[in-house]
Amino acid sequence: MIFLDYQSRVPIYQQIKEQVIMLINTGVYAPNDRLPSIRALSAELNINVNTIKRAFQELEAEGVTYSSQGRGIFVAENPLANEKLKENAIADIKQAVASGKAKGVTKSDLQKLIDEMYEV
Amino acid sequence: MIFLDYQSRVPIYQQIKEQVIMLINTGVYAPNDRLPSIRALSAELNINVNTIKRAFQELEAEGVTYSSQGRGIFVAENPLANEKLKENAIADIKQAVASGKAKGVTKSDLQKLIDEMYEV
Amino acid sequence: MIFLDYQSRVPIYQQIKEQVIMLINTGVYAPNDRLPSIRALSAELNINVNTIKRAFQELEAEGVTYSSQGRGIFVAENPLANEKLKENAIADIKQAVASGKAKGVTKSDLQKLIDEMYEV
Amino acid sequence: MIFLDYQSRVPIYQQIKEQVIMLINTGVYAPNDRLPSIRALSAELNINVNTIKRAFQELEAEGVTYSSQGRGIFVAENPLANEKLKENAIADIKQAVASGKAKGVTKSDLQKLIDEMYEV
DNA sequence: GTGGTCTAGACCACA
DNA sequence: GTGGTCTAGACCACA
Repeated sequence: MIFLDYQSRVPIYQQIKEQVIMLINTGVYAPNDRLPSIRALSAELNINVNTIKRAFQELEAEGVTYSSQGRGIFVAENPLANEKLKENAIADIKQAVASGKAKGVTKSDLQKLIDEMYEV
Repeated sequence: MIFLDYQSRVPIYQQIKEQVIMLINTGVYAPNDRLPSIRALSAELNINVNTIKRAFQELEAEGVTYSSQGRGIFVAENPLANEKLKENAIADIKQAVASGKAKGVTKSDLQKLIDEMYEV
Repeated sequence: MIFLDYQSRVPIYQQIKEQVIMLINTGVYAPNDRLPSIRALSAELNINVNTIKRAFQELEAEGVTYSSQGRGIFVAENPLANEKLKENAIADIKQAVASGKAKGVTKSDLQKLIDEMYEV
Repeated sequence: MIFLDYQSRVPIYQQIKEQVIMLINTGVYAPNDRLPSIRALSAELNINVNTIKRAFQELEAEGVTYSSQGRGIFVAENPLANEKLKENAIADIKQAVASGKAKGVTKSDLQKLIDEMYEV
């Protein structure tokens, strides 16, 4: 259920984080559901345990999950990190747009891009 | 005339490249004008010489500048890098939007953001 | 009658220990009363038998309970664990305060907190 | 300037984090100051590079520092994490006190403890 | 030199 | 079995 792009410059732990968040957002995992164990994911994705751990460490720090020694990792009661994540994403876009504006990207360029990306 | 943001994730050599291009685009430097020397920039910006060199190497490879042993670095006759710069910027925005989309950023969020950023 | 907080960093066996002691302190269980069986608790709390066992092992080691092969686990004649429990609690608070002090928590912050928590 | 307690149950990376924060709070390091390099700290404290890295990763995630590849790690412009840290500390104390209250810790116990810990 | 990512593996606490 | 900490070391991008 998690797909990694080894070509991407986005670090693997980051890809894992984002996909776990998406699985939660789409309801595949509900609050207090137990997520697959670190070792299971490590085996399934063929990724080192430490890399998976890092992904979950950050998810926990961001309030998306909580872990319980010996029991596993669970979806937080209220993974409100979603809101924060969205805000961060918007901030990132804002920065990219600001940078683009200085390089000649026009409003209609962006309009076109958005229409493309959000078309049905 | 060049401002670096050390907090940004954009590498410094990249920031230098972009700002030189912008200085050319805005007419501060015209074709065949001599640009500040690597050492002068290094001293002024307090940046490692290697970093400046790298910026100019890439600018030269992209046809924006040309260098002349012992004379200095000059703006190319036809610094057509503009288009590529803009394309890169659009690609960056596209990536940020794609990432944001997965995190719940809606079309209207973006619409609002664009309107804000491009308002008179 | 025992409530576990899976989100807490306090180990589950520890939570069980403390709650059993509290049930004794509050008189729910009197000296020589038989406590619920390990299996019953395990089923009721949906907790691994080993975890429950560990809690009772420690309670027994601390003189709070005693067990009788085949009969069950009983409240000790004089479950003097109370004092130690309180001491531990104070030690925990002390550590939290020490840590907080270094992070800017002032005496008046604490004064306020205590007043709040101990108000009628 | 950083002292580690290897006996403590507090993880080393956590101790490092807290001490860095204290060095910032006490003004030893000011905003935008460069902190000692990861490798230097690793050598000085005789702690593995990865452990130091983890400390700084978390500090960066919390907005206390920012890092710049090839240049180093710097104190954030506005390390407002202090406030958050303090809030977290108070929350921790609150929890410890709540737990203690149930175990017989009285208001005067706490009063005594605070007076002791904050005496001149 | 300086930070960033990833792998490999040891050892521990808890369930 | 399951997560948490730590060490050791490789390899990369950037300065």
